[in-house]
Amino acid sequence: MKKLRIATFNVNGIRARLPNLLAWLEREKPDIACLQELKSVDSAFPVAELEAAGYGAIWHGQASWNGVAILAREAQPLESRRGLPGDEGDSHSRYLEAAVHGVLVGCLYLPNGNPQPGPKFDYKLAWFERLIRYAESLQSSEHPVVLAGDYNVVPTDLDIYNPRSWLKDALLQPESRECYQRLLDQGWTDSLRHVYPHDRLYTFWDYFRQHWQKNSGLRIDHLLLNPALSPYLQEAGVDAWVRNEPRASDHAPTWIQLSSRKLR
DNA sequence: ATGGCATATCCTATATGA
Repeated sequence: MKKLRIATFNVNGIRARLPNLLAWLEREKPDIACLQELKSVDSAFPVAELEAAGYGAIWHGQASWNGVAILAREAQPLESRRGLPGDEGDSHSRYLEAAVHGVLVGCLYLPNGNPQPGPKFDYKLAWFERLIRYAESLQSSEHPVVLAGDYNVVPTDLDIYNPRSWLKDALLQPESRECYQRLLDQGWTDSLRHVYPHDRLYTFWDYFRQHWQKNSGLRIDHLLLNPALSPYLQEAGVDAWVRNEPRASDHAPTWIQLSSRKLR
């Protein structure tokens, strides 16, 4: 295993966010970056700008909504999957997977699911079930695997400033949390929670009510490691400074640092 | 119960996000 930094970042519009994205890549230099919510068709993906910044990329876009990409520093991701199996009729661009720097990287944007109850929440849970089913083989793989992205799930009340005003939100529903727990129970390591078992750490602060200024956040962006990869987990964190920049995304990049040798 | 803000597109209005 190479010493690697892997990050996930919901950019909320890659064209509107390109200056912020490039500034972050320049400063933090992640080896691998999973992006969500491109909100861009494939032909408008800023491949030249990213290449000039030293990043190879693959992407799966869509007009207006969704869209995921995998970036690799001084390398080209080798695509292994586009879209989750289990529903040929699902047209959303929410899953992309590639081999990069010796790691199999799944980049996902799980459906938000609001309002609930309703068809959008049903779609969220159905998508989650497909992910759980597919993730089983990745979990048991002897190759290192990371499943990184915007899961749109607040796993526990430790992962939110105050659950009260979010109790009816799809991100906190028992069904959503139960799906996330079932995924973890396959044997995945929730990186940030593993490194910081008791701390309140957030990856998202909505644009309303000065939630960033008050640090009223949610932890919904996660990097899950399979047993072949988790022994190399060295450090994890959130690049919160990105959320403080002008015209910021409502998410901040979340990352892990992998050691070059086993630590546990 | 609503709206606060931000991004997208079929752009002075509407859908979506979380």
